Amino acid sequence: MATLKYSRQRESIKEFLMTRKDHPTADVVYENMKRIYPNISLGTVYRNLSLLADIGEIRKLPSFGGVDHFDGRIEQHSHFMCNKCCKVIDMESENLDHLLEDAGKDFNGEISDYSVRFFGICEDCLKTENN
Amino acid sequence: MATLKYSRQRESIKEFLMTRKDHPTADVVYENMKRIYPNISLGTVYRNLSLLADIGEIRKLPSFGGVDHFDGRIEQHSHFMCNKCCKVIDMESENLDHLLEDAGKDFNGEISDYSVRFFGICEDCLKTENN
DNA sequence: TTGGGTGCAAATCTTTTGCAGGTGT
DNA sequence: ACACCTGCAAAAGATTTGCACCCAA
Repeated sequence: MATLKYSRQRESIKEFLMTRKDHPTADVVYENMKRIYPNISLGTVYRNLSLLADIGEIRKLPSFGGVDHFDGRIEQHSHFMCNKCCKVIDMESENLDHLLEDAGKDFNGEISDYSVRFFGICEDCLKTENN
Repeated sequence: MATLKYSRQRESIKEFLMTRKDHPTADVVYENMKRIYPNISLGTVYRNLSLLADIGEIRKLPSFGGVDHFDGRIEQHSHFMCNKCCKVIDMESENLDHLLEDAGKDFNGEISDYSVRFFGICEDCLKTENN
């Protein structure tokens, strides 16, 4: 099993994600990392995002609008994606773990995770809609 | 606005989806369509799947495990994806529309849709796990 | 006749990976 | 030193698109 070794790139990526309340894509992370490490490669960003998600330090929101987004908040919570601007927003819903229990009742597999996503038009885009 | 014109390919694709209880990917649809139309192109399959989803005759399950799946069942229902074999299975959960209402309470955007997804190991893969 | 539909192939876009050299421990 | 990590570039996959021709209305 691979032993984790310190890497300043990985630390920066994690720190960057923690300070964002939106949910950047790998590409956005990459663009921001370039300010600190001009030679950082997109591959490194992808590798670290994936690694951080694997060890549970960040959360991967798989393919929201066709692209993966990454979330520094690791507690279960749901998301909303605007169909117009593709922004991804946190939803402050109450605990939804009862979904898990309900789902497990008639199900013979083993459920380990779930995700709830909402779609529509965000507040900002609603305002601009009459243009 | 485009006027819809009959196309036997599109009809076959729709019919194929209706008869499947799993949730084929575009590629699987393509392979099956080739039996009927040996010269059909993958582009045509994608165009029609996309069109059918737009007019609401089928449902697109965006990027389940990295790939889009398509569902002939259009009523709201949730899905389970096996992390091992990537199979997508229908979940017979009760009506979850209360999620929509709850979510809308503290939200200023306009929510039009939602999706609930479960992940884990399916029954079949559980059986084969001790190999 | 006309505009949508098709097949084909090339292009796009996102994400992954092989490799040679760099770096943390 | 050893194993992990990085940058670079190429590869891999999925999906989209331009184009010339075909076909339904």
